[in-house]
Amino acid sequence: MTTLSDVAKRAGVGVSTASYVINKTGLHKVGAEAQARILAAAAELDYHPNIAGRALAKGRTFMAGAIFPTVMGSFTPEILQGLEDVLNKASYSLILCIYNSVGEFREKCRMIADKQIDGLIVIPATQDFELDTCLKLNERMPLVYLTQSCKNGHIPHVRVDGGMINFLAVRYLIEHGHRRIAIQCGSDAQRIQGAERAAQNAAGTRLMFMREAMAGGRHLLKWGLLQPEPPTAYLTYSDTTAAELVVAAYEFGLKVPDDFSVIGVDGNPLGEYTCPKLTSIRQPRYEQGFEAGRLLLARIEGKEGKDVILQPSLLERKSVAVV
Amino acid sequence: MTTLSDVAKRAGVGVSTASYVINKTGLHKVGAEAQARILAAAAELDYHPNIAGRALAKGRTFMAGAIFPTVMGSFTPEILQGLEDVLNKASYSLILCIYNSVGEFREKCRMIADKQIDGLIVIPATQDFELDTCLKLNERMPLVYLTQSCKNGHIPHVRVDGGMINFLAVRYLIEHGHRRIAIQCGSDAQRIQGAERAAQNAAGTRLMFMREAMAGGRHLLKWGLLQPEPPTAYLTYSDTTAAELVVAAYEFGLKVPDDFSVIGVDGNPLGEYTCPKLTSIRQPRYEQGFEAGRLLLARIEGKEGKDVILQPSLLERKSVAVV
DNA sequence: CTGAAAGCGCTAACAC
DNA sequence: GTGTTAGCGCTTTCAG
Repeated sequence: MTTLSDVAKRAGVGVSTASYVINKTGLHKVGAEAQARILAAAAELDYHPNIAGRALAKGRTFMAGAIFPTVMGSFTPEILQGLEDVLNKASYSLILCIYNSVGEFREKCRMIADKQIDGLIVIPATQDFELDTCLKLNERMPLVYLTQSCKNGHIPHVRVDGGMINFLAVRYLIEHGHRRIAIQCGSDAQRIQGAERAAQNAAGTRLMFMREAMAGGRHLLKWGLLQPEPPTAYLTYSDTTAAELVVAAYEFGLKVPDDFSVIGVDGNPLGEYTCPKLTSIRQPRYEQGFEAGRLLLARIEGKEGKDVILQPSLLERKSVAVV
Repeated sequence: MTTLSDVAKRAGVGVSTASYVINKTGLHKVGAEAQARILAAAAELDYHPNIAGRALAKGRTFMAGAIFPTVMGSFTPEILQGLEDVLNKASYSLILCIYNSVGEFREKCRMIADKQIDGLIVIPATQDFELDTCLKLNERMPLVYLTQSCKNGHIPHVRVDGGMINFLAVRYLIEHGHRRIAIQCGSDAQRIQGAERAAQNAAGTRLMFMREAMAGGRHLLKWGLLQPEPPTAYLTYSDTTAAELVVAAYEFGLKVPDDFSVIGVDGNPLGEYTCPKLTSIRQPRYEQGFEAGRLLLARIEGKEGKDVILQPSLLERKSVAVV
């Protein structure tokens, strides 16, 4: 391991001078030929600065953490890519954690925070997941919430406009003539409001809310079929649920979109392979990651970054029919 | 930021004593009541050891890197989970990098290596991807190759037995009466051999190799249809290609598995949602991550870990018919 | 313009 | 058993 002082010695200068030019901090204070000698020496010795030393001296590690629930499976990669892109550009690295339960979430938060990272991005598994833990952590280091609104916590966050998701979906369904629409919304008030706002413009529209966000597609279908007047269209909480619904329909001897329409949420590539292909509301995952990284960086620099709300968009494929 | 010496002072002991008990290294040298006082002080002061300091003193960062190609999209999460599980248990953290091109690969390798990580896991985008870069890196720190064999490089690796993948698939197809089988194998010699080995037991079996590993399902189907005697079954390079093939068939007015059978490779959850559900050869992604992490840890500890070859298995669903 | 020197927080060898 | 102390490699202030 060659050190800065090795380089300095070899170049015939003091350590600080070497540091100045290696870090391009204070180049103005160093003579041109000294610079050249230092750079040459560094190259010859294959010098790589020791991050631990630097971190210790500067009180910063240039590492950011991200903690994900497994559930995210399908779109984790895009978010990660977005994060990577901003973070690496700022020569930050990403430490990744995955949690599978509340217990693990806490444990890993502790673990990752102890690594002296400069900031942390939290992807909560559910609405306002473990807010308290996060609030406490937020006092130790800058935090950014990704994917969920953060009700009262004053933790900066990046999210997708949930109301707009359902507004777009329901409007689209109504435009296609649907008047009895099943909506799997969980307890997400925004999503409910968005759907209702879209329905206001079409008299006689009936919205049938299904509260269980985690219910599978099969369960959702059964629920719908049991209604006195079954819905002609389903808006699910995610694309995987929508895909399950399509499969379940097939098993019930029903056909999408002939017997009823389905619209999912996410823009998951999976929707390309179902039969029929899944119409969906695309969530900008990459952008979420990107913006979350930006926001975090801003907070680390001490700026008070502002919350970001991203807009979803319609991804039209084949699972909705005119009725 | 409270430091070790704060704790020591508060507990009325020396720093080293505090260090001994905080790290549980040298507990035997410290009296019981001193231990209690130190622990109490640490708790009261909400002490968190500074990793940078420790890393500097020990010459180890307790960080491992992993560098992934984007392409991996679909199964990245499982591999990551496997890695996380071993690494975290050893109180190692994972630094993640994603690359989208050879240039980015090199750049990010440099970047991550400079972070003074203790070891690196490389997931190459293609067979023997950038071996030279890796070999050089391997001199600086322990490396583990994941997913690909590493021909001459002497870099320890974890991979799935590629021959067995195709052996299982072709044997299954033959058992179902297929005798003209299209196989998308890329230039992977192992996969070719595996298929041939399976075909030896069934006279009159014709294997039709299709070399382009990156060809889409639609392309593959057209290629098959153009053969003098089209295949009755397709073995693709991955599940996404298989899924594309199913969709393409549908668009051609053909039906799987009535008109021909399809078997994919991966065990991608995606296969649950296609119509019909996709029969596939499951690759143990989680285990790959896990074993790679283990191997890396071993190498970091200075042990000469041995290469790991994992076995694939048949995942029977609905896309293969008896003919 | 350049160099000496004082830490950053921790570990571990060593002396008591 | 316990405390003192010398680094680990780097940054940065302060003299020159």
